Amino acid sequence: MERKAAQVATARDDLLAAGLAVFDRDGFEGATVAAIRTRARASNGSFFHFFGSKKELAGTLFLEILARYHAAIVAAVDESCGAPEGVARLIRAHLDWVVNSRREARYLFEISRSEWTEAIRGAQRTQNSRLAEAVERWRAPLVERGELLPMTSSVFFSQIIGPAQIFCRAWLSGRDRTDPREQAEILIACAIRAVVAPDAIQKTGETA
Amino acid sequence: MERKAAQVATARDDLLAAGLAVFDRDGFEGATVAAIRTRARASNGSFFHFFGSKKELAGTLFLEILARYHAAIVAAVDESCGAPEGVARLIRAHLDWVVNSRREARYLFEISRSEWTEAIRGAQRTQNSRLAEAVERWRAPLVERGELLPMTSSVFFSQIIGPAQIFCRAWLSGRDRTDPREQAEILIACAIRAVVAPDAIQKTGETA
DNA sequence: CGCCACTCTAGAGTGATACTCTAGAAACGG
DNA sequence: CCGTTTCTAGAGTATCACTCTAGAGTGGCG
Repeated sequence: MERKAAQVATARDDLLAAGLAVFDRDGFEGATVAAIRTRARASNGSFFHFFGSKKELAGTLFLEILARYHAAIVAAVDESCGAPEGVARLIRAHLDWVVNSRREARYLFEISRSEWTEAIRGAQRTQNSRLAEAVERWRAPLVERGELLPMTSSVFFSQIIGPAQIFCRAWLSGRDRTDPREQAEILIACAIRAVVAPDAIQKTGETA
Repeated sequence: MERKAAQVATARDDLLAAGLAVFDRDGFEGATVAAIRTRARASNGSFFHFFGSKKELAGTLFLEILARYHAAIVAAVDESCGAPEGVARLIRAHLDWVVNSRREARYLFEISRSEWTEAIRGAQRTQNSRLAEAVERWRAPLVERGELLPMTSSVFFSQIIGPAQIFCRAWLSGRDRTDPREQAEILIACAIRAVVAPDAIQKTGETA
């Protein structure tokens, strides 16, 4: 039973991995079920046994990658981080994940998001708020202590991720070839001015 | 000849407008050439006479909408704006355009960008740098005078547009139903701290 | 072992769809 | 009024997502 479950998992996971590779190469439109099947060495029947449609595979893949991304972000901060240090870590975590997981990031941020089913969007919302909660556990005490300026969780996120994301998208799409991590220090400096209380700014760990 | 050009333009433009409407309703995947043709009352032959493919129509539409968006942004600032005032105007221009041109914005920011042809991406780059130039004409003197902190043009953009874009995307995708303009004041305040020199911050026109 | 139930694999078949092709209508120049 | 170019028309084709039917593999239970 253990072995069987493992077998099932690999067949399914092979399809997911093949999907990611083919979507990355050909885009969502250009990717054919046949190409994914072939790459995963699965029959047509198997494909539609595991995933009801090409879209369903895409959605599953999306949520799976989203979870990995969130895990990377959450791992960046803990209670020991001060405000500037934590801001810096979040930004670096984002940039590092994008660059080190280029295909996954491209899928997450560049592939069409507009046509997910309501089920997928719901799951995405849930995951998003779970991430927000985790980051809040680090942020709330700092706001309390006056080290971070008061603002809603989503505004805080927008300040950390938003600017970095502009560079990441340009890089992911191939529009810009320079490594987004080159912008890390200046992005961190701006973000600190935007969200950290003036008195708390000194104790940063930046090197530029 | 004038009349003919106008006729041609309408047939073509009808297809583009129909394309936008159908893409908005059904997404890029779900949109069929037949649906676009029908809505524009054009024959199959006409469609493929004007656009070599569905993708080409999509690309043309993309560049056309991008130009309108850039025009809205450029119109927001002129030499008379001080640093905080200009930052506020740019952010408001972005938010206003997105909300007032919801379909266009959705197309520009939500539809898959990963499969444009190199020709389209090149044109996009050109338009982007033209926008950057226009904004630089306003920004450079302020940097010179020490009212704006020194940073590259693209970092400056990332600070203005990036955070706002997070809210816009959430709103455009339907994930979040609150009007992104509600965040205008706090986004402006953060952006000003991020890019405006401390001494120049006082003279802002904000109301919150 | 024999039987059943269930999960997974296989691949031929089907309908929809993007795009091609051929032919002719409309507009315009001379 | 002819020739050329631009545009319209719609039948035809190849490809693709997805369905359907059949059967192989696996495990449970007497």
